[in-house]
Amino acid sequence: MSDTNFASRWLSARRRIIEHEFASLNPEQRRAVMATEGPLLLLAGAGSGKTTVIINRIANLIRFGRASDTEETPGSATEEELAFLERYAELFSPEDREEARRLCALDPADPWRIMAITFTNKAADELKTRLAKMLGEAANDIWAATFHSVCVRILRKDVDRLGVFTSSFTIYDTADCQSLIKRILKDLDLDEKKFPPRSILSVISGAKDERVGAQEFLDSAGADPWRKSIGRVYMEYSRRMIEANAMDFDDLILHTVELLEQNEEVRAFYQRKFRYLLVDEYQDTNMLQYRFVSLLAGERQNICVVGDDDQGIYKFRGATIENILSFEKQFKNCRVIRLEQNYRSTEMILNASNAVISNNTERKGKELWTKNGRGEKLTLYEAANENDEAQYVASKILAGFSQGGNWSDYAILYRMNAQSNQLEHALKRNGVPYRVYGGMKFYDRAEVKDMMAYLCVVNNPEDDLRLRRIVNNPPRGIGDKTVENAAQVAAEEGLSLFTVMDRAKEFPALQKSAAKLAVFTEMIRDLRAEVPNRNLDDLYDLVVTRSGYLSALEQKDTQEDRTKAENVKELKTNIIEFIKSHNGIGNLAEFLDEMALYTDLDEMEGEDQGVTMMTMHSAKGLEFPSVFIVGAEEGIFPGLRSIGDPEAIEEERRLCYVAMTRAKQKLTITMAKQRMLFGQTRSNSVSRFVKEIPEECLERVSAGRSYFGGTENRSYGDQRSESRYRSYAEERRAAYGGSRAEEPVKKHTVTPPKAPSAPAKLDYRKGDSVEHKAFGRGVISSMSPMGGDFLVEIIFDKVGTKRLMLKSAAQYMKKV
DNA sequence: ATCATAACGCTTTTT
DNA sequence: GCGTTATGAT
Repeated sequence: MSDTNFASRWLSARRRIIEHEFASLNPEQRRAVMATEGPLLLLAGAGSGKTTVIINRIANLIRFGRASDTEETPGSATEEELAFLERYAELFSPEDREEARRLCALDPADPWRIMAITFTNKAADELKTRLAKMLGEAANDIWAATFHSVCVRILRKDVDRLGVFTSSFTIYDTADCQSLIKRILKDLDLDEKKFPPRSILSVISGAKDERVGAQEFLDSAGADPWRKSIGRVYMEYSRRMIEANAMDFDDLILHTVELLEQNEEVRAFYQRKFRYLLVDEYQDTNMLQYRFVSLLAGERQNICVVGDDDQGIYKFRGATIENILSFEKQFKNCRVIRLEQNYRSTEMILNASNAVISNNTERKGKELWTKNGRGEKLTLYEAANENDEAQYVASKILAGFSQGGNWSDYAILYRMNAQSNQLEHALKRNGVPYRVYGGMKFYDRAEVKDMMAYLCVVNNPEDDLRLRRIVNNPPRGIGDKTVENAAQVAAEEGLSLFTVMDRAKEFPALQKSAAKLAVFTEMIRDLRAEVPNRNLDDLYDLVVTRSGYLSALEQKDTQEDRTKAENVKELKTNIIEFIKSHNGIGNLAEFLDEMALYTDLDEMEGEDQGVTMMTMHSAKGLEFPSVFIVGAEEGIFPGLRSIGDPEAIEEERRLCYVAMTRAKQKLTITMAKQRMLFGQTRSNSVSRFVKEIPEECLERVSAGRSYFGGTENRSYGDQRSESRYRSYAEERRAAYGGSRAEEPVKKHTVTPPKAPSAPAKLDYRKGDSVEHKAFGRGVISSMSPMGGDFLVEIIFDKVGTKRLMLKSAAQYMKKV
């Protein structure tokens, strides 16, 4: 009797103590943190503190093990200890905390037995940083990484057990895969127009997701000629990937799954190793990833997945929201916790977002609420055309800035990258600094890829694809003809391209170019020989000089080539950073791995501040005080392709939900009654998603004449403000010496200066002294008409130069 | 091998 | 409307 009494007292004290550790969380969050055992589905709405929960959950596992989720008490517990705990549970005296934690803990988890999987490097890094802050040293041993990097790690260790690849396999990025497909199409004599490489890759990717191999795919093609051809390409693709000892992104997961399935020993090792599994953004996983995760979860099934079915926007890439919808079926006895309190947005924004998403049928159901207060209504601006739309956005941002806001408070989100152009022009015209994300990335630049290709070949000469890229770059007199001949020989003899080139003089077809080839292969072999002797950065220098790549650029010496040379040098900075982050040791193969799985999105947060411009897709996971969603028109958003397809529309609607819930305080949606897109003017009706927003959340503004082209009479010669607030994109280009930097702001025709609804000038002019309520005394240094108002630049005595919109500033200011 | 011209064809894209 | 790419001429 007293035993059960003892136990229940112990449990209750322990419970109170652990709860106290996580007192800063709301009840649902705390429940999620404490439900450590067995499968858990965490439906975390936008802005519900999801990452906080993940961090705290891991902290709980490490500090208390399963203590928060079991009725079990330690057999060795004594009355004195119980008394101590009960006292601590009342007083929570800090000096007793360590001891209390020790007594409460039950099987605390070793950090290296916890795996947290994310989709992006950025998310993984954020996780690691926040874990380190909370847990210190111990955080380093937690496997917090992306699906792909986890798989690479597993494969590097054990792929050879599959008997197909060796552990020095290379990773092909999307561009690599595309050029491989193009080669194959050429060799199979298929028309690229009829078989676009992108779609082929997506079909192959889909097949891999369903675990249909090339042969099986071909067999199942039946009489369908298109599928038959694709099947042949798939066959060849797989064959060449194996031959090159290369894997694409899907293969990384696929082959890990195969390895785990086929190899008892490997599977047992990882199942035993990982006691707790955490998967973020579960709504974006595909079937393969589900398979991978469930293999790791093993019998123990300590798997917690976090996601939001309303935010699944990557179906087109193979993600199945199905995974989240059927999690409860896949993992028996699963618990479900919903996080519906939103800490990000105002009620107004949330009500509007909830209303929109409620039109979807395929969802778990969830309604966000907040204590943040009502907030401003959303603004819907109906622009006359795309120029007017852009000008409206720019002037609103400018107005906000002039009232003390930061540029970085603003984000402009659009459906497709092509929409960014007019917006960029408008921002530039108005001197608003901005950054466009998702354009040409550093690692996509030809010269950077070239240098990476050199490193790949040095690392692995069998890498035919990269070899082709560099063999005549810079020009070495090894033309296509020679390479084709060599490829032919390689195919006949079953040798790699490099080997054939290396032994060119043995083959009659290559006699003519044997000498040139020998120079090249010897260079590669020399470089290879240096790998063990040098630091990675030294090796890179050597590659840059020995390849002749840099000197070829320097010889041509056009502006463009100088930019390229800069980029080649810039890559070294990345190498040095890599070495730094790896305790001074730079291993070539590791470097290539990291780069293969790296995107520039990762370096997003910079000290730079400016307005953020990106697609709605890339905005997922981010937040901004003020968000503009532009192009809210049928045919653009939802996109033309999705109209008429209910499932696609639902995905677009989720995208709309994601975009709307990025906003913390103010959400503005714009549409244009007429728009020029792809060289044609169309008039679209307002997006159905806008119609789904309750009228009481909306404030409608239409294109008055005032926004229509009102900036035009500002001369382009007025470079001062343009250069002072030069946009970051420009700055970047300028830094790279890019040719686009000199490009003048494009003169767009249209609209003569209406000097419109003449803003009554309010009796101010350049040179006037003013007294401002907030900023004090100052002198107007410039005035330019803008959007039916004037943008004035005032040099204040105390606070420096401010740019203000005259109409609004006038209320706080008088002439002196 | 490199340049010029024409023709095309266009979502979204964590890895 | 624009940027990419294929093709042909030097």
